[in-house]
Amino acid sequence: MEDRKYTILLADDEKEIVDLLSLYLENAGFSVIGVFNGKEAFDVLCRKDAFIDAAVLDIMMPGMDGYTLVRKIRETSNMPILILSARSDDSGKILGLDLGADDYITKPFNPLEITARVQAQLRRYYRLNAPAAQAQERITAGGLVLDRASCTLTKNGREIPLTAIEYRILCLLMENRGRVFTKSRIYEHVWGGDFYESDDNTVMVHISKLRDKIEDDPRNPVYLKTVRGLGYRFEKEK
Amino acid sequence: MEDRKYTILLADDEKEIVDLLSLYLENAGFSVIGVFNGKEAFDVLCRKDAFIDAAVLDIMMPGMDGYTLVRKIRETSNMPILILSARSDDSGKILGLDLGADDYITKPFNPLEITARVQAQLRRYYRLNAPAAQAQERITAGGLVLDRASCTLTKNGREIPLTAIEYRILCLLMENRGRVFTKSRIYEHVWGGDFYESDDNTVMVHISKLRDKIEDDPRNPVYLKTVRGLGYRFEKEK
DNA sequence: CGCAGCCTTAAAATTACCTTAAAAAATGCC
DNA sequence: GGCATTTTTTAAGGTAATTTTAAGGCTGCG
Repeated sequence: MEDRKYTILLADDEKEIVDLLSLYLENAGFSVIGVFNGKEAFDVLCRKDAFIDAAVLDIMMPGMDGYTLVRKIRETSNMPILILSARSDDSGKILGLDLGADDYITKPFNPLEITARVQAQLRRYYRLNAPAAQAQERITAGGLVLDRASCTLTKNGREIPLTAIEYRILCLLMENRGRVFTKSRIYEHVWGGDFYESDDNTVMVHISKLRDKIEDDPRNPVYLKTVRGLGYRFEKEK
Repeated sequence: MEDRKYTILLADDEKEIVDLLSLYLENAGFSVIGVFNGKEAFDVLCRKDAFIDAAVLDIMMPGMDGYTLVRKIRETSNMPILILSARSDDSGKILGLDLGADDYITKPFNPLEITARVQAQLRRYYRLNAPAAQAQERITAGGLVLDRASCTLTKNGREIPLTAIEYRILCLLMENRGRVFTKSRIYEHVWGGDFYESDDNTVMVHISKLRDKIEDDPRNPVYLKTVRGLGYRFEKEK
């Protein structure tokens, strides 16, 4: 474990639970931000001045239930999430885990166990989420340079104007150089939401436009390759 | 591509549990290696031909108890580990988690919950640990290397162009090396939908084309074998 | 030896993909 | 808010590649 003090977001509408668990977690060396409903929890997460290392969330909360909160957190973060609930049915457990929670503990619980599980999750998180995972700001391929800080593409030193969608597609494919993406996967990543057959053509049009912009000969692409029947791939550089 | 099959090591001295859980995990799309004591489990982990994505281990096992096994696994691997135990005392749980287990589930349990927890652990593991994910996206057999990220096949370092259907058939068979697939099973996996008699020949044509591409002598195939009356099998590597 | 199962090859059929332009929607400026 | 501009989506024609179908021949087994 690193030396710094980790901050845990603890959200439960039962004040006694928040107080009790806070005690144990603080005793174990954590810093705890305790709140009593889902909305507050979400607000804490949106604040820039409080970095949360892990969340311990009750399911049944006013303002925003735990499931919704898990989903929202997962849109932007990989932080460990542990769910607490008085529900003992398994379908609720499975739903929580499917939504992206990392653990699910039913009440009543032993606070020491919660503490151990939080520690285990954080240990794992910081072991696996190495500094090497730090995002590169620039991705280079041949004469192309994608700058993700400024959201620009340059080819041989000259900026190529991209539309938002073109940029997002290229970003996805260049970040995952070599990997084949189906049209539906591209759609889901770039547009979000569900893919329908008719969206096929939309993706293809954008791919075509992107090729016009980045390839020397768009009809014989060097970077943005088609894998017929499977999808598209940004070529790994040689 | 993202849909490869994960392999779970399942170790418990109660055969009924191994059988039951295997059923559920296999139904969820996992490949399961079931063993009945700690020593066997450790032996499986030392084998080079079986890459284990996650382990589900009982604590009280002959040959090597679960705690020892967790410690040994953690010496060399970050794979997700889930512990099963009849013990309900919390100190055992906490010890397991401190040793490096990622989850601890007390018996009796719902197999669906175990499955969901395995899935959650794997999801997290491969989201946070990208290099590990990539290592497993290649399957090697002799001079053949199937790369499932880029959807390419290379033979002795040179890329062999495959059509989408050829690629899918080969993927299926190489992922399940050694296993016989009937023509109808191949059809259902690769094409989806129902198999009719007339599709027999379609499958055979593709197999023939695939042999042309991957075998040194397609008429005397070394990799892609026919099991007369039963189906086809990609030979296990020697 | 007969026959079912399998293999191979080539032609017919189908499909996936590409491009282009028009319609629709979104954005930015005055 | 109106309007010009830009972006995105939809529609449609064309083509190369892939897939399916058909059919002759080979192989292994009872």
